[in-house]
Amino acid sequence: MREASASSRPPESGDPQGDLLGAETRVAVLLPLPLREAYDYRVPDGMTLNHGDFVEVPLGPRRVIGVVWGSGAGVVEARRLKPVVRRFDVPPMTAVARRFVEWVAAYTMTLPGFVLRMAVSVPAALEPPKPILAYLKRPDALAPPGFKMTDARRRVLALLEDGPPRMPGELAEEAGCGATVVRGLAEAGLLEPLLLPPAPPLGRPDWARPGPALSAHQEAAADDLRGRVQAGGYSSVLLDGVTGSGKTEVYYEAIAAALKQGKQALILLPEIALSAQWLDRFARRFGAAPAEWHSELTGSQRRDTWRAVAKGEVPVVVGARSALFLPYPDLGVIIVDEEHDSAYKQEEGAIYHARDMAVARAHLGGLPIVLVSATPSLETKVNADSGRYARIELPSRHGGAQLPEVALVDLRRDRPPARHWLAPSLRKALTETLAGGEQAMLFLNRRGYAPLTLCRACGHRMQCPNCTAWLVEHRLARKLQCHHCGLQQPLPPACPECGEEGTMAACGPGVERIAEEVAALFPDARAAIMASDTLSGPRAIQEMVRKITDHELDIIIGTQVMAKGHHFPMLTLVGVVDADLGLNGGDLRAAERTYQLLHQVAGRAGRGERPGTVMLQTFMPEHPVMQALAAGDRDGFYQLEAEMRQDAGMPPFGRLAALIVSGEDPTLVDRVAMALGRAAPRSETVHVLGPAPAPLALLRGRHRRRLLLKAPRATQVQPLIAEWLGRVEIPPAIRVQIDVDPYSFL
DNA sequence: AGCGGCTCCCTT
DNA sequence: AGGGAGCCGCTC
Repeated sequence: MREASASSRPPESGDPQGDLLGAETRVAVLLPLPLREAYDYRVPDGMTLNHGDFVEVPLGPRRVIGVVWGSGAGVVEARRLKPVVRRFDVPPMTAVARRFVEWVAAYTMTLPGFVLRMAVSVPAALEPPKPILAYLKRPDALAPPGFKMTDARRRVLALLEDGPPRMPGELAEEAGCGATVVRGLAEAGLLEPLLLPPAPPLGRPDWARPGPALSAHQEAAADDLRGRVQAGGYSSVLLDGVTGSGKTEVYYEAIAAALKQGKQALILLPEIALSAQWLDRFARRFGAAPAEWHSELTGSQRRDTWRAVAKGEVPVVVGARSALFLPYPDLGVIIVDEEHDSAYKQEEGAIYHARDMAVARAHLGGLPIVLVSATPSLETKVNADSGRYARIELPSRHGGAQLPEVALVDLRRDRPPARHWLAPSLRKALTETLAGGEQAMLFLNRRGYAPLTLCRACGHRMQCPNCTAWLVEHRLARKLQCHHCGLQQPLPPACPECGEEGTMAACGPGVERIAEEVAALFPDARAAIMASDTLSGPRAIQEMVRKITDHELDIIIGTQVMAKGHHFPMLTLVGVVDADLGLNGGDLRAAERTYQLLHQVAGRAGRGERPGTVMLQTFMPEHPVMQALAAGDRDGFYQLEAEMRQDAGMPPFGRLAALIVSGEDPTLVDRVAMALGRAAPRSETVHVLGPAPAPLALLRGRHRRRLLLKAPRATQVQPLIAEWLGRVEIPPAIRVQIDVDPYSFL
């Protein structure tokens, strides 16, 4: 990622005096739409506007929300300008937040308005919050004639005899009646309606609460971070330590330091929705929950949170990548936990990597950022090695627990029976673990029952009509499903190609199929599947985590949702069903990702007092990734991987950018892709590969071709690409997406 | 993005 | 003539 320039900035709260627009009669307003530039509007008499103000403006026949971006550019003549309709009563977007929007747009080569859309994702939050309707009993009220006093109605009134006013929903629930009963009483004039001020913000995390006792290493690390937060100014640190080394407690101290200064803290997590344990832990440390920001929030939670953040009422936000774009008045520190996680890469719409954008945000805002991982990305590792990032290492495992032993299961010799997937040695280990009253986890990063269904008679394979992908059988749901576009269809009773009946056969395992094998092998064991599609939201995950912690389950079969930072004291065996998955993809980062994932899974075992074992089933035990895992040789792995990337001129030693050309007409897509290929910039150091079919050559009915630009590390690829695209005419039916620093190649 | 306005082609 | 589907181009 490109580095910005200055290393320290003024605090971002409030704009300097010079930012006031004063008597200006026209302003440039950036709209959260894919428009090429900000539009000018007239400031009506009696309205004063500042940079960053949220406003409503007319656009054609409709009204849209926008942000005052600067003084009017003056291209459109004054008499044609439409007036700003109104200014919203929320704090303006800070100068830093605005520069961040522009920086992200320039870096990712998306239109600024499109990036702005992420920052004004909740238009409803701009309106004043609606007061909440609650009811009291009206003491002197008499029932109107003909009003029948039923039991339910009496219960509601009795409830209100004592106690505070309550919302209609609460009343109905407490009285055990429907909403109509409450409404009936209100209509009859027996209840006193009351407008309460909107919900108060969440409790305030208390930085002064004493934290847990820290080890000497932790204390030194915490001290370093506290110092950075107190000093202010940009700096980036890799907080590096094995699973269980107590990294979380350490970065909590950085949060505490920010709160102490009256600033906000942002913690990015790859899958916040899946992390009830993280929230509990935070609440135990600080006595109050942080605000959450992720895709599973309801509309009203989203509105309240956005508004509270904007007003400076939220000291701590924990969120997924989109939390970067919330309107923080004065951010004091950013933490990116599990910084290596590929979930930080946004692959649709504006394509960006949240970790890299977080570094840019810290830079622009002049504040420290802490990247946290037990298995850093090679990018971050190299930045720390070169001194561009500081590094804090937490070497020992906190609390004295042992790192698990990692054993390789050579599937070429230690073969599972036909149509089964667990090797004899893994079966034996499972038997012993269960006999010892301990828990086991089987890990397979593949949802469903079988990844491929084919006809034994004619060899026909069930494929998604819209994507280059097999349909995955989900036996529990009795469906075939495409994991890329979401297409679902029933299992065909006969082969759709040759018409033979009863010939469709499942090929290969998914978690459901492993669960079937486990049930046959250990009929008395309590087993459950844990995958993103069998768990419907954070509550289901929390419940599953509780069941595991309370030892209500003996074997858990799961995908990577369960590889996230949970702590299971009774878990002593982790079996990785297919450790080779991810090494075969021909993907630049396949080895790195596999290493990180397996390391993380390995971290699940033996976190209590009992030491754990991890068994990796593989067909290539001699592969450096497997060898490094088995030997616990982290540095050896990184060094091998770094050498390979350096030799190939690949990131982080070179730069990549991908152009994805897509459209419904494959001929046209090819023609445009070829034209782009011919017009490609080429030099001694800059190369363009392709066009080639993108790894998913057909996705959601769109044909995709990819061109890959490869350049030396110091190259500014954006101007190069802009010029390149300017040389080729792109018909409207064709979309060209730009992916600067592509991460996965799928 | 989202809307009006346009064309084109089918119905009647 | 009427009208709906699909594409184009504009919005300060």
